[in-house]
Amino acid sequence: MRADALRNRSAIADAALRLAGERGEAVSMEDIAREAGVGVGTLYRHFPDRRALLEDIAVDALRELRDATRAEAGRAPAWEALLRIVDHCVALPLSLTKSLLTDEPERAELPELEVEVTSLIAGIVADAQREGDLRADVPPAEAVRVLNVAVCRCGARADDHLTRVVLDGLRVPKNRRPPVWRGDEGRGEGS
Amino acid sequence: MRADALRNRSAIADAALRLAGERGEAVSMEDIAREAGVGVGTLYRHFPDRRALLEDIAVDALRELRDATRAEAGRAPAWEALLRIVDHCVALPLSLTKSLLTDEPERAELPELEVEVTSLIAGIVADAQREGDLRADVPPAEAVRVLNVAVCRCGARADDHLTRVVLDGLRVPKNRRPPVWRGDEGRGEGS
DNA sequence: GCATAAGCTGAATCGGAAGTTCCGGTTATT
DNA sequence: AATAACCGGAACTTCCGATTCAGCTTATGC
Repeated sequence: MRADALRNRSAIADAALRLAGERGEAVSMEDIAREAGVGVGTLYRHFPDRRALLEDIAVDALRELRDATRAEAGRAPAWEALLRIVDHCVALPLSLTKSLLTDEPERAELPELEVEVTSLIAGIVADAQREGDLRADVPPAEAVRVLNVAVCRCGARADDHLTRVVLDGLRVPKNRRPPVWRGDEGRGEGS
Repeated sequence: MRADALRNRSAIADAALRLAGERGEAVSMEDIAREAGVGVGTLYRHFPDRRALLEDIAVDALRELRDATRAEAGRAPAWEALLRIVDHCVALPLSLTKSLLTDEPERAELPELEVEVTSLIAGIVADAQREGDLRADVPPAEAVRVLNVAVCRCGARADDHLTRVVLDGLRVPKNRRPPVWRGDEGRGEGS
């Protein structure tokens, strides 16, 4: 395979991942092409069709997340592990995966990976609860849902202020760091 | 106006609000019609076009939210007021409003209402912080964003467990109720 | 009960957006 | 320099959903 073709392929994958991450599965081939800095035709040189392209990047991303999660499983404190996983998740369009899963994907790995990752994370959540860092009144599955919301919908990092707040909701009070912010600027935006 | 026409109009508005709430602005006229139990043609008897229909219901919903918010502003404890507002928000497709706002809406009230509601809520948030119920290290605008995420993206109520967790992230620790849940069922679902 | 204006339905129409193809031009590689 | 891979992007094809409209139904007033 020619060097430039290789470069393009990964540019396409990157672009697709980025766009799918922020706009969901509804990314047009043209948008991906533009973002990757190539022509549409090039997408079809590397992937048979749109769905294949999307599933391909979803599989790659999920594999990566699974590996990262496996590496974190068992490490203590579990809470810290969870934070690192959240960072990993940012790059992954879970929402994309979700919608791909709903219309029976071509790739059987997709649902398998999804299940595995979910249960790995739920396990870590349970550990964090056992260790007393995560509030115990939230079932692991629900905690995972909260994480999902925090990550997917806000597109945030573990060190982002907003995500931090959401994560703090999951935490037991004693471990919270003390408030630092003061003042009342910023009334606009949001809703 | 004939009685059945009136009935249909409100059925349409309800249906549109419901669907827009769960699927965002991308609701087809046909879906709305089906949900309302009428033919597509009927939509066009009541509204000139799709955009007008959407803006109409958005304005109605925002007006309602504004009134509810005004009524809550100033009431203490502000934290409780916030919870009641969250409940009101559930019915409102804020995401819809958002996207309508991005392509210069026909109705000038839309952006006006949005600004007013946002600043009202930010004010209540500031009150709650002053009263010591809401953590002070989160700027009001950001707190509003968190509320938005909790409400819009989860479609949850203030008494829903998940929303509760997110809201707790905004709260100062001392006011938290003690954990109650125990066990570790539920490992699947989510991600 | 009837006349009739107001309403309603849903198939047909129309337009546009997005996926896919393909051919002339470009470029890495030997 | 020769050539097999590649690339770009205009053109074509599909498909989906907004909108229209001709024919039928039903409140409403008498």
